[in-house]
Amino acid sequence: MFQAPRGTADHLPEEQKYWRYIESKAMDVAARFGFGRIDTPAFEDSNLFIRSVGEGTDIVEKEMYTFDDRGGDSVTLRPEGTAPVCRAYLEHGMHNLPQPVRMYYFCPVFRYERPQAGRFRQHHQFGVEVLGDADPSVDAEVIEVAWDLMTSLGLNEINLLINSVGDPQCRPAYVAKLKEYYSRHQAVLCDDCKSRLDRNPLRLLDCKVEACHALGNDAPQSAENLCEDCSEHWAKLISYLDKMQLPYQIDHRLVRGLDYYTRTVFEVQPVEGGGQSTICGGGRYDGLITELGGRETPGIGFATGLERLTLNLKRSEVSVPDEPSPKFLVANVGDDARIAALDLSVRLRRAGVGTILSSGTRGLRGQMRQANALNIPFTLILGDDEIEKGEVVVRNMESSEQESKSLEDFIAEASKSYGNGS
RNA sequence: GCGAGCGUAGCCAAGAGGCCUAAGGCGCCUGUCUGUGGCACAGGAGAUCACGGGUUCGAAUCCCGUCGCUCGCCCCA
Repeated sequence: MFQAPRGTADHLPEEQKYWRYIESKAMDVAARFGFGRIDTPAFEDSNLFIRSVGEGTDIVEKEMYTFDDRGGDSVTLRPEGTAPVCRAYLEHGMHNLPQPVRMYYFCPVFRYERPQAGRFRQHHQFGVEVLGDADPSVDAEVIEVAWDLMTSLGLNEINLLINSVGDPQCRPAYVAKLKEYYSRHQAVLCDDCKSRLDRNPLRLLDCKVEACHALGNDAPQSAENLCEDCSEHWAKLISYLDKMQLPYQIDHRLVRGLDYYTRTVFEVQPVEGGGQSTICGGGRYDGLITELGGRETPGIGFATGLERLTLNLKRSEVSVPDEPSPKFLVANVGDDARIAALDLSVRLRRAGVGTILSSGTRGLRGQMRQANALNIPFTLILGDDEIEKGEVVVRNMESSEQESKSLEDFIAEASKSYGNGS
C-alpha cells in the first residue's frame, strides 16, 4: 500500500471547514488592509533561496528540497514565501507601481525536516509582504494585520512578541557583545549552546535549558544596543503600537532564523504550547531586495502556518462554520422514476440549488438512511405514482412532515428559496 | 542528524506462549418495515495480528532485524 510521503498529510473533506474558515478570514483581513494576492511557482532557482535565506541557515544547509531538473538546472521547492515574492517584485518592475506594494499569498512550503506535532515537510502558509516603505508605521500596520487575523479567527490565548535585531550597522557590535558575555559563562552552557556560540550566537538567547535560559536574563539586549537610526525606528514603532493599543510584549530573546531580517521581528505564540508552537512569525528585511540584485527597497512581512492555526483552533475549541451542504436528496423507486429523478436534480442544480441524486439502487429506505446520514434537510421522493401525477413528495427530514407538490411548482419554489437568486 | 515510545479490520480497541478458525465498540451493508430516515433488534462484510527472521511441540503474545507512525532535540509556520 502506498502512503503519503513522510511529513505530508491529506486534508480530507471533514478537515476542509478549518481551511476554508482560515482562508476566508485571511482574505477578509487582506482586503481590508489593501493587499493584493500573488501566487508564485512552487519551485524556484535554488540560488534565490541560498542568496536570500542565507547560506549558513538550517533551511539552506539541510532542509531544502533541491534537485536538478531534466535540463540540468538546480531548482528548489519553496522553503518560505518571502523570497519568491521579492523576486516577483523585481521581475515585474513593481517599483514602478505606487509604493509601497502590498501583497499576500497562500501557498504550500517544503522543508526536509523530521516531522512532529505541528511540523511537516509540506505545510501551508498565509503570508503578507509590504515592499517599498521603510517607515515604522508600516511595521506597526503589518503587526496589526497579524493580530487582526489572529483575533478574527477567534484565537484568544496568544501572545504578541516583538523585538528589534538591528541592522548591518549595529548588529555586528551587538553580536560581539553577546558572544563576549556568554563566553564568560561558557562553563555552564549546554553543549548545544557551546556550538551556538560560534555558529549562531543570537540563538543562545532562546535556549530552553535552564542554566542557559537563566543567563539570558542578564545578557545584553539587542534593542538596547541599536545604532541611532534603528533606535529611532524602534522607538517610533513602540509608540505607534501603543497608540494602536496592540497588546505586544517586548521579548529581547526573540530572534529569528533567517538571515535577511533587520530591525523589527515579531511572533505570535499560543500561551500554552510545545516546542514548535509559533503560529505566526515575521519581520523587516530591508536588505533583501538589494541582495537579490534590486535597488535598495525596504520590506516587511509575516507568515502563518495553516496547519498550526488549525491545531490551535481545535485546541481552543473555536466553533467553525460547516461547509455548505446540499439541501435536497432525490430518492427514486423504479426505472422511470430514476429518469425523472435525474431530470429533477439537473434542473435544481442548474438553478443553483445543491442537490444529491440517489442512484436508486438501494430501495427507498436505504436512500432515506443516506439522506439522514448526510444531514440533508429535505428528501424528494419520486415513484410511479408521482410521475403519473407530475408531482414530487417533499419530506422535511427534521420534522418528518411531507407533502406532495406539483413538480413545476416545486422547482420554481426551490429555485427561489435556495437557488442563485435567493 | 540524535533520542524515546508505539504498530491487532476504515476508526477506537481486548488480548501478557496453547481456551485465537483474534473479543467488544464506532462506522459500513442487509433485514425486521416488499414506497419512508433517525431509535431498537437480528444478521453480514471487513484482519496475511506492520514486514522478515529466530526461540518453542506451539507465537498477535518472547528475542533480533527492517520498515512505518508518533513524540522530543536541532530548527521553524
